[in-house]
Amino acid sequence: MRDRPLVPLKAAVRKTTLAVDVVVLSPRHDALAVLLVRAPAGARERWTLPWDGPLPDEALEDAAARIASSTLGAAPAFFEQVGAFADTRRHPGDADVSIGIAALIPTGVETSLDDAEWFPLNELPAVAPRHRLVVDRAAAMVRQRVDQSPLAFRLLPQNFTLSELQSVYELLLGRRLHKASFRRALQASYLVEPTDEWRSEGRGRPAQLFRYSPKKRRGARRGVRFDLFSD
Amino acid sequence: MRDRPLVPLKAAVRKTTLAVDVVVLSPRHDALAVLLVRAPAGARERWTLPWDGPLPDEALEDAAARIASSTLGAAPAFFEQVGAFADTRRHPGDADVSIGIAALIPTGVETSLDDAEWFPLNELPAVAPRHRLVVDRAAAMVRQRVDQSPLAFRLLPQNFTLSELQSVYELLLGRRLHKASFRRALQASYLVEPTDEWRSEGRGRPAQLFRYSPKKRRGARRGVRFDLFSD
DNA sequence: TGACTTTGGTGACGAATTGTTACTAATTCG
DNA sequence: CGAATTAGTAACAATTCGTCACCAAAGTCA
Repeated sequence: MRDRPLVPLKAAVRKTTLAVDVVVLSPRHDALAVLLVRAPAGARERWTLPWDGPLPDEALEDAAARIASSTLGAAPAFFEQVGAFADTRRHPGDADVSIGIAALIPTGVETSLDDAEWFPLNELPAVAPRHRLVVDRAAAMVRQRVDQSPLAFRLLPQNFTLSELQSVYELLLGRRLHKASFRRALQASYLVEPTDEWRSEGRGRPAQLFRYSPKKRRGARRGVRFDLFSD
Repeated sequence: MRDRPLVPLKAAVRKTTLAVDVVVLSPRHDALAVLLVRAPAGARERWTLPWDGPLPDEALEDAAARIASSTLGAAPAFFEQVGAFADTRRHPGDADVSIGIAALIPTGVETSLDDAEWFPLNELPAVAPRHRLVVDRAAAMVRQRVDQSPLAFRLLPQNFTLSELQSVYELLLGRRLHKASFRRALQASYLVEPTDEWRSEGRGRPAQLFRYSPKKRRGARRGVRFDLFSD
């Protein structure tokens, strides 16, 4: 404790190369898919995440919006930071540090993609190791936060059926849910409100459309939960 | 959709100044406290978070360990990223981007602090606006993740009493918990195991010491919880 | 010594929540 | 029309949770 190295003295910033790597996620064909862009000729991998350096004085979420828009044609409505990555894994632009940002796009948003394509998360092509890490962490983050944050609602259009909502949860959680329990829990949470629209989707009874509309939370403070640990 | 600006073309990294800002947290005097270091003469605020630029090829957590060690004399055992911050709030070293990293120190760890001091979170002195944001986000992160991650156990020594554990939870959650419920939930989680030590703390019955020792989780997959939304 | 206080620890009961089964409703298909 | 398909719910059983009541083992103090 006494003979510690006296290093601190002067903190100092150094110049670093920084990239914002955007993980655009959307349910496509019954799987969670990520948007990749075709890499320029000569790159080691054929596909990369949309990325760029932030412009001077540009906030990170603004950079993510700009980057996502440029490949998607429209700005996603929802972003969330995944983390900063500075290990030695290779980045396609050799950035020292990557900021990973997840963007969520609802189902059904048709996109005119020139040089980009949706890939289901379990059928990813080869991407740079840094990008692979960012994608994996983004997916893990979304799956882990799905019941603390209205992420699932960001993967659906404004109006949706309860079956669609349940499907998104099943997609994210990777397991089937029980219909009655799901609806009872949703009801009790006051997170959605019914619209007066109904949708007939081929066979079967038409479903009522709902919208996300969180009400004042009733302050029912519950006890501590030890069963939610993920590590 | 058709006439979108054709900006993407060439992604490129630019040089940026980067800082790692470390939020060292520990329960001190029945409150969650953060470690601040005295700022060099001439700085606008008298106190700052421990911070520095990362060394070339240094991983962010390694940088955080180095920075925390240099003011604390020992490396914290636990780190977690808080996020990246690039808005225009002023950083003491005028870094363009800050990576906020939380470090947790157990109670009872005595530290020989020359130029540093513990401040309870609700009695913070003036710090640079960027640092204020990082501290607030770190505290919010710890409070929010306390029941998904064994954060509370990182704020206690290896061996602890159940009352101490409950106190840490009460500190983090900001409310009293019911003893019997707390212990029943803990029991059911198989997260701790008793040691054969007991501690007599002045008056009252001695308490058994426990250690954190998470067992294989029984795969009791519960339903979706809509009551944990925080926004 | 022996009440009283203080802190640790647990059993048990009613209330609330959750998992499940089974049913009804509204539509398409043949 | 009846079978198939999807939506939506009532109701019951099993489990979990909040609480109260109590017992245990120490220190305090007359």
